[in-house]
Amino acid sequence: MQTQSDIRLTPQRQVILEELAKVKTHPTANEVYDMVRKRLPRIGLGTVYRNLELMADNGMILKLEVGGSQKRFDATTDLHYHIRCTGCGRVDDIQFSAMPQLDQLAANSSDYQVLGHHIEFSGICESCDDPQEAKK
Amino acid sequence: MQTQSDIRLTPQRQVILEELAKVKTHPTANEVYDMVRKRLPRIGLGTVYRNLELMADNGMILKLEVGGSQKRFDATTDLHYHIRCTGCGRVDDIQFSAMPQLDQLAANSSDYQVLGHHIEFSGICESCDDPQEAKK
DNA sequence: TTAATAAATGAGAATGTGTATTATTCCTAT
DNA sequence: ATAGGAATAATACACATTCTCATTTATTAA
Repeated sequence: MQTQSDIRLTPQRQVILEELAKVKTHPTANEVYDMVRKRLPRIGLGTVYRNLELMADNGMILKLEVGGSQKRFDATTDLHYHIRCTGCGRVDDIQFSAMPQLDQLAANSSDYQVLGHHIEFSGICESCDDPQEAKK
Repeated sequence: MQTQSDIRLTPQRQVILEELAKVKTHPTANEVYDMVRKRLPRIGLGTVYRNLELMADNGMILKLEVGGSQKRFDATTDLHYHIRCTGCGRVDDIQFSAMPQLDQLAANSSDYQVLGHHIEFSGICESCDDPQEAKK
């Protein structure tokens, strides 16, 4: 694990970063791949994975290990929480302020050296709510 | 999604449940498979997956979608939080009491119908801490 | 500038986790 | 005992992610 070290800004990396910053959703690697491919049609999926991973290690972006089978990426790196729709899997930001004091609580009640935390809410998003109402 | 409905307690299911209740770790499906196989050598991995999923839907056990590439299972179903070691991937319980009021906060600051939440701490467990100390 | 060296990429193979299929076996109720 | 449905074991399949490696691109040293 490194913090802001020697990472060369190749064209591929730049485009990945720009496209990720452009959206407020939290795309999967494949979705990033699709966005990037419009500008760099010859880029490989492996390159996208490799660089997302690299930039996450570097602290430039956030890798979200939320529920579901795919990892998601976030250009906003400050501590904030997420909510995931159990219907469609989309992930949105939760706007209330983070609670760093939780880490202290956890440290007191475990033998771990606590590094951080993440809160993931689950719920039904607006889009998924409507069709369900119709069914009733 | 169902709550405590008609689920037949086959020998396989009973052993899966017993083995899961026996440990305080939060084993992956594969680890459950290994434990169960000592008592039922002919059981299939698919059966373990199918029944863990079924029992989770049923509310008999908890499916943890924590970080890492594998899902984990927990025989303790009341709301509690977890901490995951970034070194070895093991998952332990965090002992302080849950905060259901967080759901209300989230509901107020999003358009979702909030169903619940989970907090996952990350850190270094005791076992992983020692070798790292030695390296310095 | 050019040669040597190192790093990054693209293509595709390989791995690993989880799900679907299907023939067979096991219950359960007549 | 037998028919009908549920559950199982074995295996094939799907998908996300990582790995390999030959080629390309950038950097460094002369």
